Amino acid sequence: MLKAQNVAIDISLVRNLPLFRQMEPAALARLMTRATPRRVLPGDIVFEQGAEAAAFYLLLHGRLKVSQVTPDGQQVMVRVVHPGDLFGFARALARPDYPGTARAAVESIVVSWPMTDWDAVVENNPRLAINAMQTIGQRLDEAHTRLREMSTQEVERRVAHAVLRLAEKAGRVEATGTRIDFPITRQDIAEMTGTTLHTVSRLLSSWEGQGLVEGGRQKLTVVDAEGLARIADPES
Amino acid sequence: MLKAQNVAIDISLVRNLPLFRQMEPAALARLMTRATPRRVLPGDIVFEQGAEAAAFYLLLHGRLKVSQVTPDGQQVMVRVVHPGDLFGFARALARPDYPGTARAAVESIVVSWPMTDWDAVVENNPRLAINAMQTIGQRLDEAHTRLREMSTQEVERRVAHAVLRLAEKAGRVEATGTRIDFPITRQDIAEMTGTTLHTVSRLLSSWEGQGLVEGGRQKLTVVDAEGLARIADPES
DNA sequence: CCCTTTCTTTGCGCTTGGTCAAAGTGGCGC
DNA sequence: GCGCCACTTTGACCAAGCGCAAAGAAAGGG
Repeated sequence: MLKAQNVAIDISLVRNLPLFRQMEPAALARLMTRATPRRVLPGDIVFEQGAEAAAFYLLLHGRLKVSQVTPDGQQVMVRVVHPGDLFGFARALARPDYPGTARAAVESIVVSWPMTDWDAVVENNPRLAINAMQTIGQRLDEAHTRLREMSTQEVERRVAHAVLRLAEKAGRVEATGTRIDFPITRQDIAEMTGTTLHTVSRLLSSWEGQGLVEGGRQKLTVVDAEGLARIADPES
Repeated sequence: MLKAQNVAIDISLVRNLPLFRQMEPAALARLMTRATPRRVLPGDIVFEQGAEAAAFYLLLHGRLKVSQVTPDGQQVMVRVVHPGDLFGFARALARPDYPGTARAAVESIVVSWPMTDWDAVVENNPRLAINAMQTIGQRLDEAHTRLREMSTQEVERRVAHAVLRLAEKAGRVEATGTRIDFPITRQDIAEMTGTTLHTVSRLLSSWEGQGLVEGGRQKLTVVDAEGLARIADPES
């Protein structure tokens, strides 16, 4: 009974996600009966790098940080998972294991399906397959954007871009500006932009001095997005 | 008649590609009747960045270089297309235009389908959809690998990795080592690794001095892959 | 409420690798 | 066969930003 209720709630929550757009309600309902919801607390790990990819996930609520550790121990943040995002679909990459570790930044709700369902789900829901492909495609696009930035732009521009993207994807409007809606450290931003927390700290301090942002412990508010955009793209 | 013959040739050529694995022969045959083959000469452009994405492509023979130009005029090489690779499927990314320019490095054969076929192709060939998704997924994986390298490794290691990958993907065994099987400039390698042609030239010169590679105009042969691998991953 | 932990700030020296400059070289077209 | 052009090499200089070090501040736990 409790489970059935969970599922019912889920359907109303997911129906409007881009991922499920144009899917038949019956097919979606069938899909959701196979799903398992799970609540994760800040710091909790949803799956770990290198572990067997036993399930794929959808984030309903909250934020996750996905990071990789290089063989020599360096951390890189691959991406932030926002509500509505599909993640951990290693199967789609033809991988047996998860390439990164997903950790909750705030209290979050995820739903998961056994990875063994993946092929069947894709084959039986062509509409979902197309949507999922677009999701992966967009992720590829983002990765290329970051590669392009890393290749051609100096650190300050990269950090500015990263902060603007965070504000856009995870911003909440507050009195003084757009607050990034989950705890994020300078270290995190450094890992997203391929620099060090020292440099990020210096940049944010400088920007704070110019009234562009407001910082704080695990906190960041964009005060003057225009001004930041001018740093991110000087000539435009 | 001529066209029919082309198609017949195509099927035998593509049947064993991973992309078409497990597809029904009839479905594959149907698919190929919609395909248009085209021969491109070195330097020819298959599609251009920003142009309307009117078709998606499969490379049958040759090599293509896909590059992007940033708003401020810098070039970045996104990837090299090898035989058997699907490319230019902007539609999968839900984009109306091509994100980069594909240019033949050597004489090549591509086949194309009208982009309007994409959704139908995917919906009617679930097996192909899964394979295509894996293709995109692997590309995402590669992009993340490059991001990780760009974030954490110094230039020398990145270039070593890039050269090793090229040798693996496009190497032809010759007397003195593994020759990269298409014309590639220092500038190209620089664009793949986020550095300058000067630095690449310096590195290759130094490596040549150590007997690791042999250079030449638009030419590169890996003589000592082990030695290069030791530069790419020092501790392993 | 204090102590510990984690996160942030800031200074300083130094290295990597970019920029600028210029000469060298192989290949191709005419 | 000559000359041009694209590609490559090498040197000298310089600065962005990293590593190292150390102190300060905000949370959180006991």
